[in-house]
Amino acid sequence: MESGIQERLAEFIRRKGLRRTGQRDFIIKSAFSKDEHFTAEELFDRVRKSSSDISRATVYRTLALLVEADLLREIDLGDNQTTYDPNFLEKPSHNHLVCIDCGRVVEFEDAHIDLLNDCVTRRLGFRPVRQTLKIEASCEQLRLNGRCPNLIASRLSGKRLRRKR
Amino acid sequence: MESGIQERLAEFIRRKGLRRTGQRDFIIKSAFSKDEHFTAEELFDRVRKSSSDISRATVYRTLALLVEADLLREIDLGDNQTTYDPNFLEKPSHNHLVCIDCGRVVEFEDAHIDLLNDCVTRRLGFRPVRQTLKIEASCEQLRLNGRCPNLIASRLSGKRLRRKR
DNA sequence: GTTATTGCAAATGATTTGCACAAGG
DNA sequence: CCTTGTGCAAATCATTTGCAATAAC
Repeated sequence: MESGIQERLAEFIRRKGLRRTGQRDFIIKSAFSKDEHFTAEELFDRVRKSSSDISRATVYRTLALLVEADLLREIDLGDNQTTYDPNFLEKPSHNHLVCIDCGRVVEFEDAHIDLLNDCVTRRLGFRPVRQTLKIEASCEQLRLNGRCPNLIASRLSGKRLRRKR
Repeated sequence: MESGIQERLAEFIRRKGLRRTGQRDFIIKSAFSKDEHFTAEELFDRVRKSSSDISRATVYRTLALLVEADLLREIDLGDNQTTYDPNFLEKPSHNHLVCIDCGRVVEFEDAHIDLLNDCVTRRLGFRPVRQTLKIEASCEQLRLNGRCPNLIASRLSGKRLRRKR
């Protein structure tokens, strides 16, 4: 886990008159233990597996807190649950490409995109705050070679692809 | 309502071996009667007000059909319900700017954005299919003048701003 | 000691679904 | 006819919430 997080949250908690608890620390540690996206339920499972008896409600409530503190960001991957992205601290303005064949999610940054969108925003008479770009695309590999390593991998691993329910 | 829609849906229905019904016609007419975004429930209300006894389930099912036929597009405005956008036929690749002050949604097109995103997609080894850009921004008017006509309007009209529940 | 936090289970709210009946082709 | 579509009410499913018990500070 990146070092600054507990501190940043501590600061946020102090500022809002909240309290630091064991549950919150544990959930935060779990949330930032990998750079993978996760849903609330997935995080709840992860927390549970680490032999902890933290409740589902507390996981949801802590996630809301982290989002408010801007340590975690909600993203929409097109299934019907909120996905959380722990990588905005490292890459404050990255975007997502979702492969419609294999479901793989690729994160990327691009200064040109940011700049262009900012310009457009100002031209429309607004002050830019945040932008969310999701690109849906299909595998060149699958199209050209008839197979996509990631598609196969996701089949083997049994990982569900993020599709509509 | 734009003229091509019933035809395009008819074609879709034929191709999939489905049936044309009075309910579907009526729902489609309602959906495309304005260029405003709407939720399933809002459309259901609209349909109901036109003195029709079409059921909620049929509205949901027809919406799914229209999305599949690519006549309607689902967008995510950050509240917890799916919003439908009827304007993609006219502007096949427009984007959305949402004002975080007043909730106003502005649609805009920009060829540069499209092109740049396509380039990035290819550079990442994918073939572009669709892109969704949502810009969150704040009112210059509110910041400079201390008031935003739209914010006031939305208060007066009692329209709920699209915020998290 | 106060006040915020937690766990539990029940509530919510949008969306979906099973089923019996109705209607398109 | 044969199959797809509809209405209804019940079911889902992620997420939220009321409340009594606990734990920060």
